[in-house]
Amino acid sequence: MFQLEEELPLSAQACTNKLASIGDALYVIGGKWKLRIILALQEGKKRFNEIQRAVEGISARVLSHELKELEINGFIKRVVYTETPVVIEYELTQYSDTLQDVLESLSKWGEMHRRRIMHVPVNE
Amino acid sequence: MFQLEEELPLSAQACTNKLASIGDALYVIGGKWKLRIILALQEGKKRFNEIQRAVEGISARVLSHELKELEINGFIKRVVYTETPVVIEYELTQYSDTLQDVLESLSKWGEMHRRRIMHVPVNE
DNA sequence: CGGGATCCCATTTGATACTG
DNA sequence: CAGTATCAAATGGGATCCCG
Repeated sequence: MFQLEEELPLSAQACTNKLASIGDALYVIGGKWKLRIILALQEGKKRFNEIQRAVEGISARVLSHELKELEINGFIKRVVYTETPVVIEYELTQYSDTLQDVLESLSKWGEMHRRRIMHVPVNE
Repeated sequence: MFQLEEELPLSAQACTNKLASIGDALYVIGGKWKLRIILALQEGKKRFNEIQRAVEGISARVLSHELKELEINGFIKRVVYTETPVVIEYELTQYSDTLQDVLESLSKWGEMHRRRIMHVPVNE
């Protein structure tokens, strides 16, 4: 997987690695919902329906599915309070803190982009 | 859209904005291929088939479609050299440079994540 | 309330073939 | 080479019902 290709310049090698890394990243946090759910939980732990309200447009089925994946990948924890009434809450793990930079750069860029498409002519 | 909700703490407002920004970002650069294509083009301008070879797994149909979207959104330029033989090349615009931070944080995180899942037990 | 199960449609994607 | 056309398969996602 990491054999050296003599024909490729070093920069190409570096790019290949970056490409793979970004691939890995997109694999676990890509898709329409995952980052939004994580972001919603940054306000604090939430219950299922609270998350659904916070993440506009997501259905219960999809939310359920995404929460499971996020838990498997270690981003969130599902906590069950057994005292009646039973309450189930989702909260971020410390691992999801490692996404700070990603979230920050993404939201920064998104904000910039929105401003651009609002008052820039169609062609550059 | 930016009215103040009295019930929400300020942090919640900020989160809502971030969420929207990230939504905007994911809208244009989300999906399985767009960032990979951009990354591939960071090595330099490339022709259609070269891109297809660089971005492993993408089909001609999907690549064609993605290239169009990327062009519409101002990330790449399609350049036709009319001297025979006619050559068509794709290159990044300056606008795609604004994605540096995003790409950087994503690839960094992806690399870190890969290392983690390679030698960390299943549960945290 | 917190989901799971099922059904069903729409969009995406892949494979293959084809064309200027 | 630079795509397009076509069809089939996979996936995504909504709606609804159900259960403890």
